Amino acid sequence: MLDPKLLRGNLDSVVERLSIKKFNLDSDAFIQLEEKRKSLQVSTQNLQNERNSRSRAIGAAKAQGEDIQPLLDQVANLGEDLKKAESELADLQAELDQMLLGIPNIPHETVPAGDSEEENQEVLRWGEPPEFEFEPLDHIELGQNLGAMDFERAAKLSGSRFVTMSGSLVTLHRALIQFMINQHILEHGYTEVYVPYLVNESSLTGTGQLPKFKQDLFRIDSENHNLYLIPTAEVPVTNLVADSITEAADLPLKYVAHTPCFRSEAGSYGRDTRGMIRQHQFEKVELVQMVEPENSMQALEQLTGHAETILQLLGLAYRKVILCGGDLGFSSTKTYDLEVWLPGQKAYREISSCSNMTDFQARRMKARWRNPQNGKPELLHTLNGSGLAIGRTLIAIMENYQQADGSIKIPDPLHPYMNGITEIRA
RNA sequence: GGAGAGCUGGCUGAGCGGCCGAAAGCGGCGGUCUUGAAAACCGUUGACCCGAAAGGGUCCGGGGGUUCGAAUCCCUCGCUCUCCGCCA
Repeated sequence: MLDPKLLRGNLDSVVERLSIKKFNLDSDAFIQLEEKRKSLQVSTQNLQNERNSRSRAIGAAKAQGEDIQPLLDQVANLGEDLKKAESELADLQAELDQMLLGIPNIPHETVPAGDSEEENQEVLRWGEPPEFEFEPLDHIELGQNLGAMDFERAAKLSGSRFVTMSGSLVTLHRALIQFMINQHILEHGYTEVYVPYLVNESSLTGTGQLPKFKQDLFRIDSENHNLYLIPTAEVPVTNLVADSITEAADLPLKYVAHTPCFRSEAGSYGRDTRGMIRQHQFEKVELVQMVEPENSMQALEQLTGHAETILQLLGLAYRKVILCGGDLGFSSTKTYDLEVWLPGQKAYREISSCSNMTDFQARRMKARWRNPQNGKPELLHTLNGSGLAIGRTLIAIMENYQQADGSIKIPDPLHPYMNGITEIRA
């Protein structure tokens, strides 16, 4: 959520900066609601003031043993007027809040203009896409040839966009998780956390998935529960600091979590329908940081670097892009995507997305820290990034480390987690 | 699943329907003392909204009700804890 004060004071510039994100803020509607709110709030508060002072007078009179009946008669209609004003104000406030909750974060000044991912700005390329002396296969063929990956069986169990795997390929999948988490704990200073995979509406509102992106989520709607499957660990991990005040000495908080992620992919019919690129269920190792506001842009660079390190250690060629305004997520002020080279597609594909949410999520979830400068609670800045998406990393390893006979070589850093296996073959 | 207890400020915890935004302690901040620190002592210290300010308003788990007036009474939902049962 944006600072309502910012909207009231600098509406025109906010409208302009949001247009970079292709968001059209209806400033007339906002102004109208605001003016109504203001006058209603003033009149309601006047009524409340009157009630308070008259009630005090009655109390005082009663204590003196005076006859309070005349005083009671005077306030006969006050209650009703007040109740009406209060409920009107509450309705209006709710309407205003709904509007506020639907406005995205303001893009950072370094975010390039652009409509779609085509206009994302490349920052760097790392590594060389591997040369093959044979025609490289994609992960689907590789996986099926190894007898280790089966989409049809998964479809039988659950439908499209699911996969079953078996044998050493699954060990590799699990090894990736272990390797990444250990790297982040031991080398990058993160604390590992375990969190629920089912969360309530308020958590999802806190991080910005709700109310706007309900269609992207899986909901558990049973007799006694109204919960959602997490689309990313960002939701439970960031909400760890919801409704709390963190001491400055404890910052930055750096958390790493491995969780499954569940996405309905409602808006992506027909995209990446084959293979493991876009699934309803996938694993991810997620990095989350809570930092002092002035450090957040620097923290974004650092966090993105932590994700990049994983790709580098695995020897996977990638490029780093800054998302343009049109491709930038709802809650983010600036996002770097890391795109790994996939020989099967002869293209760079997203494998990590690292974002600075500034105070946008913190305001929604009331996540604050105590600023020692003035002793006052202020909003934190929150950041998150994949470090990395496991399914897509698995694909990248398969395609980049495939050999002429269809086997797959395991990169060195994963060996400690592979039970002695150095190659996966049929 | 059955029985009971509770939810109050950064934390612990008190709070006859009006004098309660809320005692007290801890913690924090400022000071005295000290070469410095600790201890001790003194002072200070909730969040949010409207307002240039004065000031006003809201907030004692959420929602609703009773009342001139609710942290306090009633209803309801949520959560936490204890005991019993069941159980990975």
